[in-house]
Amino acid sequence: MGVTIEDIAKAANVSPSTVSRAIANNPRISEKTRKKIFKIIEEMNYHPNYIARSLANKSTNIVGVVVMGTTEKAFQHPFFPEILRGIASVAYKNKYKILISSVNSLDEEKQIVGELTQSGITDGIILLSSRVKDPSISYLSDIKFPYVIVGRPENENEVNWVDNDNVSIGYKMTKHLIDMGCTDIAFLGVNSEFIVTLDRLKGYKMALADHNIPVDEKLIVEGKFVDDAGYELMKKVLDKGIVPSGVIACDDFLAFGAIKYLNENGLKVPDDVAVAGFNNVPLSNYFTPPLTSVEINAFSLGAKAFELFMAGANSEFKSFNRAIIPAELVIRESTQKK
Amino acid sequence: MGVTIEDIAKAANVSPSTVSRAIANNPRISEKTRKKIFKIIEEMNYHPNYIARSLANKSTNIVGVVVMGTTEKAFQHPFFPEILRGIASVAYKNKYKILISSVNSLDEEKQIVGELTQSGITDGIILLSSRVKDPSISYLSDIKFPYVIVGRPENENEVNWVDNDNVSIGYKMTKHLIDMGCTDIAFLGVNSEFIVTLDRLKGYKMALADHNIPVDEKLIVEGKFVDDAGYELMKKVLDKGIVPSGVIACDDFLAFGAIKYLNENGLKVPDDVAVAGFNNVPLSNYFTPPLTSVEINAFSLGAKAFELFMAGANSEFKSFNRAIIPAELVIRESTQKK
DNA sequence: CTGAAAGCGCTTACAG
DNA sequence: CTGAAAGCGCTTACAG
Repeated sequence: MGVTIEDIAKAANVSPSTVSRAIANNPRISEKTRKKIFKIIEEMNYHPNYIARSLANKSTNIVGVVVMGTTEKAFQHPFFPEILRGIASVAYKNKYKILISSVNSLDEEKQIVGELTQSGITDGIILLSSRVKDPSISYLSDIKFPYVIVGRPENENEVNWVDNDNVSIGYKMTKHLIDMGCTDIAFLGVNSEFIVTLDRLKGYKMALADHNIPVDEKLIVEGKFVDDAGYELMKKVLDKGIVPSGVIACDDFLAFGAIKYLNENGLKVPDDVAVAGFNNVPLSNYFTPPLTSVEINAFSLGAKAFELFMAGANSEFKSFNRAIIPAELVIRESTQKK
Repeated sequence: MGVTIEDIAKAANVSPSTVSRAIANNPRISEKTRKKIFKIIEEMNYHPNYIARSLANKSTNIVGVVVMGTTEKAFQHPFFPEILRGIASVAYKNKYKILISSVNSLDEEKQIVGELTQSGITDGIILLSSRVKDPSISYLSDIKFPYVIVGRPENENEVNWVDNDNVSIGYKMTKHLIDMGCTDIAFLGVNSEFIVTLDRLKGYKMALADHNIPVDEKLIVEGKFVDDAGYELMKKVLDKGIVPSGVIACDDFLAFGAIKYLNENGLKVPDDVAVAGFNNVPLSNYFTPPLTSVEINAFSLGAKAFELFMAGANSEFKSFNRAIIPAELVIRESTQKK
């Protein structure tokens, strides 16, 4: 810092206006002065003051990313950095910067969102949230602040959002287990707060219905979505005196815990029980047995979220857009019964 | 946005100066006017313009976090979000915001660091880097820009940095394996670019020396540090016709891959080969067998990094500070020979 | 093609 | 205890 547009102007014997225009590639500046100015900028290692520019422009080219942190452990889940990397990648190409806020409760989220939107520090917000009730969403809509949600929201037609088709994902996974010969399939990790789990459950039920398998509520276990609670959830099922032939867990981590419990109780995966997860964490491939999962393409989720934000920023016609990111079933040993 | 300090001033029948002072809790403002002003601020939902304030203050209360992204997959490693969460947590308490930049090469890092430091957008930088040669470090020092490195740098006495004591970590882990009866211990994942791996190797060698075990260079395998390359690295060792009684991998992910290869070759962990990793990823506990590792307390690394930045910002006496975050050996089944 | 001037929304030294 | 004014470093409509 230190060297300002004024310094450049003096050194180049022009006005600050001209320097500003040269930098902005304003075509009204002659090639000659432009060259002279750029040479001096180089020599003096001048970088425009981002803050002053933002104040004059009433736009910062900064996008706020708000994440639910500690409480849900979402931050620790491998898909989180992947989403962030996706956002950052597209943001970078568009000369945007990313301000990241980790919040620990809906109250804190509300406060942060209030500040980010009102203080002029961000041009838009990307919310990593798939909660059923998220007051920030309606707030953002009310004040017409540009934002995109990663995770299908309740009022999906009044919001810009990006997500996988989790109903279809749940369906495909269930169908896969049925194809493998499972009929009594446990479903672990439903959480009424998270739409993603409800959607996957919906797909599960649809697949069962399509194959004339009645839904057995005893096989559906509520629990934390992203956590190491799979061990406990699996225990709950076995404690009911049921040994399902298949298990679907809402996240790979749940599946790992479930498998651990099964092994401890003398049940082999996949031969006694086929087990699958979702989200294809890096380790699924190294687990014993390698875990069948679903690749949700988190990088693309993030990248697309930013693209949606940009599209909104550049269009004068207001609309609510959504993008569905394809997900692929990754079949591994944990569901391949011999 | 929209409502400015001027609007508040008019509504309160005072000058903008007075509003500004009231907000800043300047004691010269009477309790009465202060109350009046705050009431109106509340009513009109006024939030000071962060950008204007920053321009006037010549300080943004934003800290830039620079991460090596794609290439090294560091972003995907669970310790990364943990570090970030630690930084965010302390930053939040100090009313700082975090701007995150993911870079894909040293060149890109250089460019981003140049921009972050020169454009006035950040008050300081936290670099997540433990590379042996990082030109950004000397650059930041040269221009005397406030910064903290997570990861011990080469010129450790001229830099603010935070890290574990990786030599000691390597020593402890090696000693643990020796105590378990291993004498020929392979060391996987040394990478001359990353000081952390060199430090752990150093500790390994020291432990061997202290127990009168000669170093066998054939047991030391270079490779990517954070990746899923453990399978290949383990193969390299066995291909030499060596079956070590113990294996230390520089990261848990490497250890997972190594175990997979051992298993495929009929070797049981831990009875035939004891295996340990570092960094205690969430899954180590669920792996079969549960993996011995080292908890590096990544959250604390991040939190402390920000504290170091704050300490530097608040002190008029320049100094180079470092903080060593304690790490704990987490002994699990993978190294417990019967 | 270029410049002088006003303005973005704050803060703060100076004056009273 | 409060206000008028200058300034932070840019951008841009207006004028030439």
